[in-house]
Amino acid sequence: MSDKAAKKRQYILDTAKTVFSDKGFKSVTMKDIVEACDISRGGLYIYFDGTESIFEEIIREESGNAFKGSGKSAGDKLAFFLNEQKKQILSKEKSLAVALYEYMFFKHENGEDSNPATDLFKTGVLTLEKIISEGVESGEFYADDVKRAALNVMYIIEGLKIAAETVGVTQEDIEEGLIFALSSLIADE
Amino acid sequence: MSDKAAKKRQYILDTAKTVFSDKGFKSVTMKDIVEACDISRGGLYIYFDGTESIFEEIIREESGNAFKGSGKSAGDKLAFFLNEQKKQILSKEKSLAVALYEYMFFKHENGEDSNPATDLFKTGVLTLEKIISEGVESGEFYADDVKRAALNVMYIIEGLKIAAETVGVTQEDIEEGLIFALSSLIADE
Amino acid sequence: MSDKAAKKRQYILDTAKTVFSDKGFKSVTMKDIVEACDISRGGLYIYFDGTESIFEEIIREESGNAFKGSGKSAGDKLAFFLNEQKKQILSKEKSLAVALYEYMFFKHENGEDSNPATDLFKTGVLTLEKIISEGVESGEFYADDVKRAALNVMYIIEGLKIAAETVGVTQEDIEEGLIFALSSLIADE
Amino acid sequence: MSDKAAKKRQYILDTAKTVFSDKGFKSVTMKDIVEACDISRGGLYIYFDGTESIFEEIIREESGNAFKGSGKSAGDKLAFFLNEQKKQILSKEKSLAVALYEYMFFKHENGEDSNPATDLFKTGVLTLEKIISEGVESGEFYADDVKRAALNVMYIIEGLKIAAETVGVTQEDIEEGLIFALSSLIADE
DNA sequence: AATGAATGAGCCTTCATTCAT
DNA sequence: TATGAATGAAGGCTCATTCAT
Repeated sequence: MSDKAAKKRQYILDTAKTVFSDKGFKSVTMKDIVEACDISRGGLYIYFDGTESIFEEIIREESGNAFKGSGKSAGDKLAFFLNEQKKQILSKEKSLAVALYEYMFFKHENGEDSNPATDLFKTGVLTLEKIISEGVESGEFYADDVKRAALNVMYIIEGLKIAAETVGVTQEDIEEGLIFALSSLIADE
Repeated sequence: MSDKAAKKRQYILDTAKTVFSDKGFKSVTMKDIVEACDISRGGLYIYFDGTESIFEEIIREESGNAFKGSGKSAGDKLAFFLNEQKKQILSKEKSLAVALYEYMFFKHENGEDSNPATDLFKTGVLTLEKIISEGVESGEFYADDVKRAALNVMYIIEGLKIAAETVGVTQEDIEEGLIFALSSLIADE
Repeated sequence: MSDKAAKKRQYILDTAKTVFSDKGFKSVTMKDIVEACDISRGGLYIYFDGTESIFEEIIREESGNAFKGSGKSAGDKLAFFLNEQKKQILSKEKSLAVALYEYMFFKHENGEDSNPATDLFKTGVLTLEKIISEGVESGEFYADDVKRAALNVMYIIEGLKIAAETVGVTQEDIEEGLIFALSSLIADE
Repeated sequence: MSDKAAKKRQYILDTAKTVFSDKGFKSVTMKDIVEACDISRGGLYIYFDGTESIFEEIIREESGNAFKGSGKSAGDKLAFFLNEQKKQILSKEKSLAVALYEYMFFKHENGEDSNPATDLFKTGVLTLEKIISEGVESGEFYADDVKRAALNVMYIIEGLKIAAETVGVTQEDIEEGLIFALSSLIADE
């Protein structure tokens, strides 16, 4: 039973994720999710309170999957990290990016600056920090202030992401942007 | 008469701007604006079709004011430009940034990648291009590809803006981010 | 002044007539008429109370023009009368027919069975009566009960009119219908 | 469940029918129906899209009931048919006639000449055709062109109906009108 | 657990009508 | 006379949320 329930819960989350990918965060209604899942209105409320809690759970899940490192040298790891970002930005299937931003705006307006979505950002920065500091130790990278370097790289990534969802970006835009992000880590050595 | 009407129209735009600053784009209703302006429901429709057109007019106005250059050397101009961005990002009074992003998401989802808000982005890039190429000519800056350099700087600015509206940024974050943006223009000299 | 006013009044009536022809009676708003006439909202109220009184005045005018006899023998007159009806029914330019029916429904619902529009019907019947009784006297027509004969012809005309505005009629439908209407007047002699 | 829903749906249709009978088609609002049914605004939308679809369903139902033949000879059948029409026209309880006309005007204006209401007219003509051709075969009626004869009878009926809803008719008007309609079928034998 | 009917609030939009100028 | 801004009522539609079954 509880097993069956867990499966249904997961099914709802998976289905809802596509809805949020399609429509962002704000315009998704419980009705949208009910229809996408083909369950009853009341049924959805058994598992979730509202769109906000559904979305938060989706993000928490995402966080688990994100930034799975790979590679031996710090350089490899960074290349992998950036390549993942690139793939995500270019991905034809709509991503959760818009929904994430909308959700964060929503929370930020209400003064809540810590939430599952900001955690995702912070995790990204931490991941970068680790990679960079590893690279600095191994002599692959140069950085005065690792934290700062990680943040700066992240700003570019965010800038690219937001541009992708608003003005549009080409593959070249992304590649050149990421090279630029890297440049400071290797150029000034 | 028409003069009075123009004043009222402007009053509505000014008032609506504060509403959009407070609530973003998507959650602003005609009712919100009606109440903020203390006019009747029908009265607002005399001047505007809906929130979208009101917002677009606000953005067009904003565009006029944005990026007013100043300074003699290219370096001065760039410093001024970046400082303006910094002030905007730090500004305590809520800015239109969130509303702008939400509006652009909305348009982007509908496949409309050219709108008053993306124009604002593009104008920013063009302004940067002009300043940078001027600096390159005068020897103040170094840049292989001016267009690319301008875009990269813009990505950082956007990254900072979005971070400011989601995870929050400190003044130092902004300053260091902007210095990073500049670094490529001056480092390789 | 009063002359100028009369002209404007007439201009409004003429313009409004096209509006009623296009949209019927019920869905015409004061706004529609204001826009068609290109005058101010307030301006229209100087001359008329509302759509109802405008329409009634138009109908009264119509009544004056309708059923202008012509022809020497009763047969000629009847032929002319029926031909006018035929032309009206076939007329590509939308007629007032729908507006008239809607107006009459509206009045009938309110228990007012005498109004400018029903007068038009009654005038039609009277005209027919006159023609038929003239024909009976001259031996051209045969009719037991002139009033009844006139009414019956009128029912067919109304039936054709309403069919024209609902299910559609062909020119042949009209011609055969009118011949049928005539048949009783000449066949049984 | 679905059974209960079907009952409610039917209840709404029945109640709405009285509303349309009272007020015609155009001036009936969803609010009117909501109030007549004593349900909530949203509740009505569970079952129907808008007044148009409610009305269309009512008409489709009506169509099922209409023109149920009866009688042995063609003459009997025709007498029955015409008597039904007469009863309908005379009926004290307001009929759907006005609503039907308004609905057809509305559709006709939009170029849609085929709809549940025009079907009702066409079914009437077909029914008449069948009866008449049966009568012609049995020698009870005379008709050169059965289709035409049926149409002509229908025009008179429509003329009587519309007169009943506008200028008013007496029982005698109807009877004499229907006799007139019949006359051509039997006079020339 | 699950269903889906029901409610009611909330926003949208259009007009008739008034009124200061 | 004439203008057109302003108001407020009216009707449309959609949803979050509840609840009897």
